[in-house]
Amino acid sequence: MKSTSITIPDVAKAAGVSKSTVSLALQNSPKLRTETKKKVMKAAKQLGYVYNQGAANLRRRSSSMIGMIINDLTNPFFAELAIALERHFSEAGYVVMMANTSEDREQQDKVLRAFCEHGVAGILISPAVGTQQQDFASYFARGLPIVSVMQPIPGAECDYIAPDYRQGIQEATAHLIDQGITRLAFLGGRLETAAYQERKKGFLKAVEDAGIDADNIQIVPCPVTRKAASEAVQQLIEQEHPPQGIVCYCDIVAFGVNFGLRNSAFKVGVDIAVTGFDDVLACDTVSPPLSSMRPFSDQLARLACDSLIQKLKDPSRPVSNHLVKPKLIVRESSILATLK
Amino acid sequence: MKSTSITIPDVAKAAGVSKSTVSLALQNSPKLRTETKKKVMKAAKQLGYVYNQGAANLRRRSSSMIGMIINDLTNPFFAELAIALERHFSEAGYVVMMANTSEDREQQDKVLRAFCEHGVAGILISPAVGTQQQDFASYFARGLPIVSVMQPIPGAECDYIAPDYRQGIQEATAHLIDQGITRLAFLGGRLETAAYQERKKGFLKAVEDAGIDADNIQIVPCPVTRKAASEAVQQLIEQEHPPQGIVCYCDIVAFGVNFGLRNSAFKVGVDIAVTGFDDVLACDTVSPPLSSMRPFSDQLARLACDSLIQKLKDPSRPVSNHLVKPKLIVRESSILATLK
DNA sequence: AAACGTAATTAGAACGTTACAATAAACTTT
DNA sequence: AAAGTTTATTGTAACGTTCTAATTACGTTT
Repeated sequence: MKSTSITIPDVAKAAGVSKSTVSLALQNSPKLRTETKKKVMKAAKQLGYVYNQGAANLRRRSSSMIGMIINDLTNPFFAELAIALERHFSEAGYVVMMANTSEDREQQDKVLRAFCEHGVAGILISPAVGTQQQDFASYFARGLPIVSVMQPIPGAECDYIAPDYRQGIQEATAHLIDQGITRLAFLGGRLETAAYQERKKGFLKAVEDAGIDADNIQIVPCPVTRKAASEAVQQLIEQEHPPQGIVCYCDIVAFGVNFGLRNSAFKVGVDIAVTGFDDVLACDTVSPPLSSMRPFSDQLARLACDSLIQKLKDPSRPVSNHLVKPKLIVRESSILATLK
Repeated sequence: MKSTSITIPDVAKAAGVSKSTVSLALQNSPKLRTETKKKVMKAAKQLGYVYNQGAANLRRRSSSMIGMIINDLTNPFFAELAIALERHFSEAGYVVMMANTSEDREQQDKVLRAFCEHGVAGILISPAVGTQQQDFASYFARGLPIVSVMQPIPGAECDYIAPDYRQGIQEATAHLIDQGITRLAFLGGRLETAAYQERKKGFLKAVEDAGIDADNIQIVPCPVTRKAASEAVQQLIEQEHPPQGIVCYCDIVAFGVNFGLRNSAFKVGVDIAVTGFDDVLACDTVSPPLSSMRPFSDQLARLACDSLIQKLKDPSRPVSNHLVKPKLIVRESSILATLK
């Protein structure tokens, strides 16, 4: 790239010391007299020296790069999570390589390989739908630290951080039931994911606890997009006894529901109660404001980041999982005016 | 990291050839017999060899890493753009390091330095508010290829790719005027940015072309957040003669406007016309659907990516700017029922 | 003042790759 | 069959760091 760049020997010459001393000075070693360190740093600044992490990585056989792989960055929740993750890693002195897989396992494979060739110290991943343990087998074998968020890697022995989906959805469902709602639907999500199964369990638990008859509930999965959810909800309300409350898989689904119902007889927050999950930024300023389970994405990010960094420092650290308890944020979408 | 990893000499030994041959084989050099290459590749696969980009970068004095710095990833438009950029770079064989600056120049400085130490081949940046040429002076001097998107770096000689804001806003404004709207506002954006100034010019041009009196227009900047826009629009409609049409700086502002008006006497798409800019995914499925200028973010990303890659291949390439003409997508928010 | 211990500095090999120059092998020419 | 050409392969020196071991410079103790 550069015609000829400034290196440690250059700085050494300018400062009148040896290569080794410069190296020591750059890492602020206590073995050096502060006076010497200052002298070196001054020379470095003067020459416009820039540290070559790549060379250092090679020699040290380690790096401060993290690979972050996200399944769906078009979903604002994942975007918010990615931002928080990047910020935490950055604060901890790491640099992050980022890739969006769009739920494509092949793409996931590809970037995983690319990141490894570039020598990332560890991987933080929100896995694509259908990810198998074997997708990571060779990386685990090689001892690459991996932390998964939002979605576990089935059968894999690696740290996993996520909201407590079951508990969260159960709470959201109970919130609707508490208002006297007896006909309920759980809408959205992809059947084949653990995150879906967990939520479904939470929904069923709340329904069961309330003694609601199975005839009065419906569970309809659908892709996690506004469009799909919008279409799904339209089918839902065409039935004879449409639900009075819809527990959505996540906010994106809830937004889709809101859109799907806008020209119908059912006004969200009036005739029909809706809850989301993720508490994305927009919940506050959408109309009606969306009640949602707040997953504390910043805390999730912190835990994930810390887990990975711990594992980097001590690779033999045992696997640890964290389920963060989400909190119900009640806004207008889930308050049923007609029942008040 | 790894106890002991497989390197080129290991593969060489296994394949019964020299280091050099393995290196050549890995880059699929035509200097080698296909038979030899196959033999080497087989050995490499068998041993689980993984290429060390870092070492190669050091030797070659080049890299295939791109630094991507974005000012506000919480804005879905930038998220969509970042995704598209990452995809294009990935397809071209580059790996991207990502950072969000949250419009913070200090953070921008910090990641810029970090990316350089890591040896990125080039930088793609959507600069933070207030970015100066001098923030990049040392990088330009060192010959680091930089491409800016969405916002120019004032006074800097570097490629710049963005939508044609002036033209776009002019068109959006004309669209409202064509419906017979005579009282107009341009809302949102930060005064100190070039992107704001350009849009303002477009707004004024349309207004002037239509011969609309200056008393009937208002221009009120505000931070690019839903909340700020929501509050700003509430002030706007408290006046004696509130505008009938609001041209918004971008979709986020328009969403805020929509929210701010939800409990007012003015129904968007009925009593008051609103346009956005960016045509983010949600425009389609928000109610009412938001008319917006489509910037063709995928094409922007392509151009930006290509520009940077060209510059990597030929550093002496002259600076080239691209303004992509956006397209008006009319939806319900900008159709005034009361005027029909 | 000699001997020792500690503190500060440095020489030099290594990290995993590439690329130049050099060699070896295989064909053409005469 | 010797010389010349092309085609394949390889030895070796870098790239910019770090780290161990070796060296030098200082105070302290006797």
